[in-house]
Amino acid sequence: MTTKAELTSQYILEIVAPIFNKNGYAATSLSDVTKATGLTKGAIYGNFKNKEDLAIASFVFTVKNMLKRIGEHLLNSDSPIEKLYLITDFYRNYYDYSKELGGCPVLNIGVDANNQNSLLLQKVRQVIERIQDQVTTIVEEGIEAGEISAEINALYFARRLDTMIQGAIFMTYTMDDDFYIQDTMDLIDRMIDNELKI
Amino acid sequence: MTTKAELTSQYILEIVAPIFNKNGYAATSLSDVTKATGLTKGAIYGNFKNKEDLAIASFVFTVKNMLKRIGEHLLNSDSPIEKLYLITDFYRNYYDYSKELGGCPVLNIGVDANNQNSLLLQKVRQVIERIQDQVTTIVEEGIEAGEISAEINALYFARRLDTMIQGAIFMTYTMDDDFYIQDTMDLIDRMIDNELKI
DNA sequence: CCATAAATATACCGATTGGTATATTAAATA
DNA sequence: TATTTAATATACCAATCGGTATATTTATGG
Repeated sequence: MTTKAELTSQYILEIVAPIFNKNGYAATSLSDVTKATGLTKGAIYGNFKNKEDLAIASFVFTVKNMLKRIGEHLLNSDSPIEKLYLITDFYRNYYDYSKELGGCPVLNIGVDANNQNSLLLQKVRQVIERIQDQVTTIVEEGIEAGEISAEINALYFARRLDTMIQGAIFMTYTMDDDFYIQDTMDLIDRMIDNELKI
Repeated sequence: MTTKAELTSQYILEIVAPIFNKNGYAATSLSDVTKATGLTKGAIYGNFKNKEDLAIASFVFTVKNMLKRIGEHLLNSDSPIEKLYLITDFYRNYYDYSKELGGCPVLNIGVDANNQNSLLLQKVRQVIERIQDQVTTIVEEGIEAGEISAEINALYFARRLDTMIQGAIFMTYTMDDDFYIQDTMDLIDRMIDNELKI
């Protein structure tokens, strides 16, 4: 059964996670939190140990949303190579989608936590490694299935994919121009065509 | 002649710019500033209008350092195509170098200022556009000189270069792993070899 | 060397910070 | 419905925030 506190915790995260994601840790105050939720400090501190705990829970909350969404999108095909195309396809809509979350959590919190909050930074690294692991697995399955050239280093490709996508997200957000994401996805698609596909 | 205040302003920026770059605007307090410089608020506010003014001056200071350094590196060749290789060559040492500045100012302040400080964000955009303009010009000169294929869209290439480099910087800093920068520079070099070079 | 101006230090302001102890209210159980 | 417990609100804390007015020191030009 779900207690009232669990519902409240969930409600707080829904409201607060985009704020932390947008503003960063230091720029988000507890009065921002209470104002946005309409709750008092009593309710916040009853459900979260402290500000840091709330920030970490917020990051995890946002990432879960994101990973769930991309996971669902990848169900649209069983073919590994098609799954790679589905990844770029997913990110073609990422600017609009991620705006609802307050931006890309990996980029925002990754930069924000660097040199600031080692616990948060640790969480970001875990997420990045997890994403790269999943892409690596897809490529390896593609090689086994004979869809992808066996000469491809799956992990290296996963890292490159991730690096290019993060760069595109940063540029699109900073310049407020979706061109960067669209063009980068075109480029990645061509890389898959020319270098991976058998 | 250089007044004492000008020397002090310069001194403050040297000390404070890396702090703002590392921590971001909100996470840098005036007591951080006075503590690091050994000066008092009187000296700080005598030389800078307010915290925002100091943050902007800090960003400009860091970027000037960076652009000067890369500009000097590009003097090592007159050939446009060689200048492109010199860009990747410069970024191969970027992790160590930029650490002294407190990180990549474009990445850090770009993310930090998004949804926070529109004046700072404006400055970041100007820097990005300026860098892209310079790369665009190099490519166009390469085309004119017959070193680079005329089919290349110079601006698009400049944007791609920038996007990939920023992604690599983000990944290298977040994962504390220079692999991402080195691998991305390899990739860009290959792109120049295969797609630009005649 | 003195008068003036420039530069920096000091002391203070109200507002806000994250956090807590306690009072109050809402929910669950018997 | 009475009692207990869970959940939230209130009121407060010392510390720190960015900023300013004024006092003091340092540099400069006559």
